[in-house]
Amino acid sequence: MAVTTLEASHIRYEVRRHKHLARRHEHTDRLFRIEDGWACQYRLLPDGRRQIIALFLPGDYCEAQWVLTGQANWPVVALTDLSVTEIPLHEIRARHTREFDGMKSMLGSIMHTLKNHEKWIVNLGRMTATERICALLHDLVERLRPSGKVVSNHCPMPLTQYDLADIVGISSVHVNRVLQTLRGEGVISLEAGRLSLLNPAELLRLGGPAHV
Amino acid sequence: MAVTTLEASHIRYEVRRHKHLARRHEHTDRLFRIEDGWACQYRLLPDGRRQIIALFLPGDYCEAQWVLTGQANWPVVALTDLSVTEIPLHEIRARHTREFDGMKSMLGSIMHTLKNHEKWIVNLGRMTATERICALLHDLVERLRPSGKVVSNHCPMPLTQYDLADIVGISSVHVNRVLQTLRGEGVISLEAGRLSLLNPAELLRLGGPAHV
DNA sequence: CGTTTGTTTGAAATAACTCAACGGGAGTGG
DNA sequence: CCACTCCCGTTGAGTTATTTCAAACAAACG
Repeated sequence: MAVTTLEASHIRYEVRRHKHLARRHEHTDRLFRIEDGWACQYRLLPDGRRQIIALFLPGDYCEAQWVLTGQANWPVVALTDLSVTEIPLHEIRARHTREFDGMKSMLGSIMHTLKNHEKWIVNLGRMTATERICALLHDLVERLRPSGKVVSNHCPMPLTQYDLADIVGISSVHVNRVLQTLRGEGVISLEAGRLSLLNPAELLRLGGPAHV
Repeated sequence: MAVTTLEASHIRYEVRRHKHLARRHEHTDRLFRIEDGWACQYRLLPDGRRQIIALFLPGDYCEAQWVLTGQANWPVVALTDLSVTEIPLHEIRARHTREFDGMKSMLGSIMHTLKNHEKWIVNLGRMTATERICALLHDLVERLRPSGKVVSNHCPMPLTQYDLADIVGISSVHVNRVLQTLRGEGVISLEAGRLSLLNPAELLRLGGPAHV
């Protein structure tokens, strides 16, 4: 979505880790753009199981759909300390739902998240734990690249193993074991919140069986 | 999507089971509306694993997104013998991408599939085989209701256990065992291509832990 | 310095998978 | 009408992937 970010109405501020940008059923009158840090949208089952359904990285707009529905509806939480800009919804809405071109650009953005969801349905439904984690790590690096956070396949990775578990749909203990293996095979290194792809080709092979 | 279906340009015809409505990378100049029968969109991994990512039931438009991309891109196959109407894409496109209201209705339709995908990400990521199957069966009945195919919780269910497996992301053998259990507990009956919800409340409880 | 949060490890339990075989039913060709 | 095949559902036995529980440890935090 093309949204200028330098207007007076755009407030920039900080959010502490674990604070919510949105809660279940909550109405909102603004849209967030992540300037720095990571956030996610998730679902919680009554017994405590959690599934993360979207990650928001620096540069991402947080839940473009809000523009349409005017509701957040589902919880969004900061996975790290966060720096966000807040954009009044009416401002975007004026541009994106009352004008044809804006609408079109928004459609594009939604189509993009649709594609992403489809990919994850395949991952969750038909790939092994190792494949899912490799696919995720590969994805993360590619998504971080545009924001300049990746230097020679080395980048920040602030997710805990619990977070990873709730993205790829396995237990955190098993995440740990898969990561051990990948480290042992020299595919990645992951420590102190930083990820290195030591063997990107192998990572891609393990995680990204291209669909036929 | 609101599309009138009684125009001369709308051709209606039959498609045999296992025939493809679309193939990988295929361009298309028409949109399908399922009049009768079931179809699905799927992804195939190189080693043969299949994940179904969308089901199309009577009354559904098959892949509304085509209107935008002009490409099918991913395979869509008939799961039963099918009766479809074919609508020239340019006709819909004229209405839906060059006019504001049409665009809006299309957005709504896409938002709907987005919601669906999110739900399935949670199911695939965090629910057990039994929960997924119950959720699916419940969903199917609700989706068939508008087309009048459900009489007192009894409806057609032409999916094979292989199909079910590829929707819920488990093996067909395991699908069989879960179904056995559900039958044994008197929750459903499923035979000769027909499904009965004998205990809808229990089915909902098993499959539909509402998200918090 | 004590507390909390996140990672690592082991051992046992369970969910789901694979392989293999059998049987019924529906279609097909003779 | 029969024999044949293929598809689909069913079942059993053995295996593998993943989970759970529990504990120990390390790093970060106030």
